[in-house]
Amino acid sequence: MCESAPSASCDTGNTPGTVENGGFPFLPGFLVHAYADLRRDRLYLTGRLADGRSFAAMESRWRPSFHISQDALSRCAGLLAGLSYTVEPPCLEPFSGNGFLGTCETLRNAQKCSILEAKPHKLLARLRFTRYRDRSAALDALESAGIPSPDGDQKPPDAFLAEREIRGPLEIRGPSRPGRFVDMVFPDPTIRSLESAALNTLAGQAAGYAPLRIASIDIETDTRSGAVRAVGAVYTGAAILAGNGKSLGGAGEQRSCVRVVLPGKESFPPKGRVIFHPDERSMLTAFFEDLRAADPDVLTGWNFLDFDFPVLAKRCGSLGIPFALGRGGDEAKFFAGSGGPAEVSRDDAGAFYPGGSRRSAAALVPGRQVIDALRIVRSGSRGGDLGGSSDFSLEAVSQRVLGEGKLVGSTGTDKITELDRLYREDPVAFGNYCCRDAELVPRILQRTGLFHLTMERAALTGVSLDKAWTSVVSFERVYGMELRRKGIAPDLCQDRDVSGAAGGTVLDPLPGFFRNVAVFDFRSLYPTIIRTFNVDPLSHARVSASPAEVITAPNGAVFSRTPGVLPALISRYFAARQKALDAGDDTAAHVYKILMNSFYGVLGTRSCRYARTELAGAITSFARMWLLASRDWFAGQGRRVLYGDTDSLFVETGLPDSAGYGDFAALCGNLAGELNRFLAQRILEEYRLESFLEMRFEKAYRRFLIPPLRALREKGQAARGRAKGYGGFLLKEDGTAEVEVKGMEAVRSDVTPLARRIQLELLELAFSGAEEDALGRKVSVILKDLRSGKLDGELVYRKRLSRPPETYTASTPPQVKAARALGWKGRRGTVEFVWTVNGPEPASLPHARFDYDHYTDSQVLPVVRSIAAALGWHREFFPQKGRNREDLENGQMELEM
DNA sequence: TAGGTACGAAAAGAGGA
DNA sequence: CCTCTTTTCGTAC
Repeated sequence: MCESAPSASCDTGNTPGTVENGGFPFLPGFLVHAYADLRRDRLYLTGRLADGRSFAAMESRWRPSFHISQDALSRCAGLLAGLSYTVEPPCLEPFSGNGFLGTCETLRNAQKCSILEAKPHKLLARLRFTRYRDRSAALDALESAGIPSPDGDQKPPDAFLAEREIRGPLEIRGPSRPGRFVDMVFPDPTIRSLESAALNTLAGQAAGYAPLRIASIDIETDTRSGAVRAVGAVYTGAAILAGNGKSLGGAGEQRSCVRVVLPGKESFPPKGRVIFHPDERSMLTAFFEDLRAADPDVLTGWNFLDFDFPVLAKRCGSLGIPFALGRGGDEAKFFAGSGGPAEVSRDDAGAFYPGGSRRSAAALVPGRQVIDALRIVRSGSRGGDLGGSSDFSLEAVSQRVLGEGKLVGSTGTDKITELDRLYREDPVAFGNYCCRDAELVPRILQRTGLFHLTMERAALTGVSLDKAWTSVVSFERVYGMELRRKGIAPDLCQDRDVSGAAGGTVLDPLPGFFRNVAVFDFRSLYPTIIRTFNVDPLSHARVSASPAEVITAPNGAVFSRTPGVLPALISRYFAARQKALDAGDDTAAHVYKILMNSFYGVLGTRSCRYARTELAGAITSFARMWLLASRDWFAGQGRRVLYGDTDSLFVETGLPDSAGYGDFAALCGNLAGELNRFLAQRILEEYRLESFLEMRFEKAYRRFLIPPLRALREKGQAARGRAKGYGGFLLKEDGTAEVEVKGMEAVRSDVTPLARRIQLELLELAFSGAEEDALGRKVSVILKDLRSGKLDGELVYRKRLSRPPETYTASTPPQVKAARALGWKGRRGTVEFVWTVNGPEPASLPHARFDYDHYTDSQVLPVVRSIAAALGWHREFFPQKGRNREDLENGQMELEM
C-alpha cells in the first residue's frame, strides 16, 4: 500500500464520502480533463475534489477497443497482423438492425418482399487492444479495407467515461500520494460516476461538486513585431463563479498578476501586481510558473482561442521555449480553424458562420480545459437573456452586463496608438490596463451565471467543459449513452445528405391595426411532438413491425410504436426540469430546456450521425398539422386568427378595452384548455397516442399592428401582411402597456438609430390613440430636423461583414465599400458607415456631406409608411420620390404651424 | 472541436427602353 | 430611366 495513503484518507474530515475498502473513502469531485498517454498506454483523468484539492488519476488497467461486424472478423487476422488485440464475446447490437429506411415507400416494398419477418440482429464483435496506438492503426487498416466501426471515432478517454456513465461529477477511491503539479495523484483508483440515482441527472448540483479554479488571461502585443509585451492573469476560485449569478463571493478568493516586458531597464522593481521583465522569454517562463503554482482547472479569456492562445503558442515556438500551460508542465497545442486563413485579431467578435463551412480553432492543454469566454457568452446568450444583441466586444459586453467598460475608451487603430503611448510613458498603467481586461472576464461569467451554466451542461451531458455548448456532441453523447444501456451500438457515421426538410409553418399575416389580441403558443412544441409521436432515430431505423404498429408522420416518415430512446430522454428531462423549477433552480431548468430544444436542430444537420431528413421533417410536419388544426379550431369558435408562426397563434379576443389582464388570462386560459382537450382527443382517435402537446396563453396585446408588405404596398396590390414582423402594445399584469416590436426596423441592428427610434415613437403614439394629424406633425418635424443636421448623430449604419472585404465579388454592398475605404484586408467584423452624397463612407473617417435624400427615402419614410398603411392612413405618407417629396415636407411643415 | 428553416428589406447588378 | 433578379444581412421561431 502506498505510504502516503494514510495522510490522504485522514485529512478528509469534512469530505462527504463512504468509507469502504481498507479505509479509503469515495471522494467526490469534478472531472476536468480525460486524456490518453499514447506512449505509456494509459489514461489520465484530472480535476478537482469537492474539498478544493486538485487531482490526477492514472488508469493503466483499462484497454481501448472498438466494435466491428462479426462478418468482418475473418478478415481481421490478415489486416491486423502484428497488432496486439483480443476478440471479445459480442454483446452490442448494431444500430439499424435490418437496415432499411422507415419511409412508406420502403415499408411497402419491404412488405412485398416479406422482409418484415423479425430477424435477430447479428451482434457486433469487439476488438480490444493492448496498446492505444494499435487501436488507431487497426482502425485505419480496417477502414482502408472498407470495414467500418460504429464506435471507432469515439476517443478512448470518452469511451472509458461513457462505459462508466461519468459525466463530470465523479467519485474516486484508492490510495494516493501528493503530486508535484496537483495536490493528489491516484494510481489506478476506483472511479465511478456521482449522480442522483432517481433521474440519472445532475443539473442543479454540478457547481456544488467542486470549486473549479479559473485563470483569466489577457495578453498585449506589439502590433508590429507580434511580440508579447504583457501577460495579465486573474486567478479565481469557483466559489465566486458558481454563485448562480446571485452572490459575488469573497473578493479574497481572487488574485491577479501582470508581467510586462521592459527591455533596457536593468531592474525595474515590481509595482503592486505589475512585475517587469527584461525580455519576452523570461516573462513567459515566469508566467508559466505562475500558472503551475496557481494550478487552475480552466483557462479563459476574451477571444482567447482566436487571439491570446495562438499568439502565445506562436511566440513560444519562435523563442524556442515550451508552451507549458499543461498540468505537469506539459505542452499545450493549438489547432487552427479551417475554412480560410485563421485571422488572428484582437477584437474580431462579430464573426459567425451560419453556413458552417468553417471549423473553429481549438486548444489542447493536458489536464486543463480552455474556455473562450467570448464563445460561451455568444452561444449562451442565444438561448438566454442577453437577447439578440450582436456586439460581442469585451467593451460592449462589459457595458451590458456589468455597466462599465475598459480603461482605454477608444477602439481600433486609436486604441493601438493609445496603448503604445501608455506602454512607453507609463508601463505600470499599461500593465494595469492589461490586467483589467483579464478581470472583466470572470466577472462577466459570474454575473451572467454562464460558468455555472456551463458546468451544469457538462454535468448533464457528459461533454467536456470546452465543448459543453456544442449541440451535436452533446446530443450524440446523451443519445449514445441511452443506446448503450439498451445494448445498442452507435449508428455508423456515414456521409448522408441531410437537408431540405420543411421548417416551421408561417400563417399568412393579416395586415392592419387590431385591439385586444391574445398570443397563444405551444409549450416546447418540438420536444412535445417528439415525445407524443415517438419521433426517434432508433424507432425510425427499426420500423419493422406490422403496419398496425407503425406511426406515420404527415411527411410520410414512419416510426415503430415501441417507445423510442429520444422520447424517453425527453420525458426524463421534463420531469427533472419540473423538479428544478419546483426547487427554484432556474439555471438547471434552463439547461434542460435548451438541451431539449436543440434536439430538433441536430436531427436536421448532416454533422450528426443520427440525423435524417425524414426525422426533422416528421417533427415539422406534425407541428404544421397541429398548428393548422389549432388555427381552424379558433376560427370555428368564431375568433379571427391574425397571424401565427411555427408554434404561436395571434387571436382577436373581442374583449373591450375595459378588460384587464386578469380578464385576458381567464378567457384565454379557458380557451387553451378547451383546445388542448380537443387536440388530445384527436390524437387519441387518429393515432391512439397520448398527447403531450400543450397550448398556453402567452401574452396579450392591447393594440397590435401588422405592417403590409412593402413590395406589394407600393404596387398598390391587395395588401398582404409582413411575416415575422409586428408591433404590439403589450399588456402587463398591472394594467399598463409597453411597446414590443418583433422583426421590424426598431429591432434591427443594421438600420440607423434614427429609424429605430422613430419607429418606436410612432408606434407608441399610434398605440396611445394619437390621431393622423399628430403623427403627420411628428413626421414633418423629423424630416425638418434631419435636413437641418440636428439628427446627424443618429445616422450611422452598423453592418457586419461575414467575410473579408476582398472576397465580395458578386456585388459590392455598402458595408463592403466602407470596409475597403478603411483598408480592411483579411478581416471580418462590424463596419460603421454613413451615407454621403458620394455614397457610403466609413463613419470613423472624415467624410462628405450626409445625403439627406437617402436617409429620408430609406430610413424615415419606409418606417412611417408601414405604420401609416397599417393604420389605414394613405394619402399624406405616400409621395413619390423627387418633387412630390418636397411637397410632403412643405405640406407637413404647414401642418406643423 | 459543424443545431435547423422561413422570411423581408435594401442595394447592387443585369437587362431593356 | 425602369423592372427584375441576385446578394447580403439580420431576424423569428
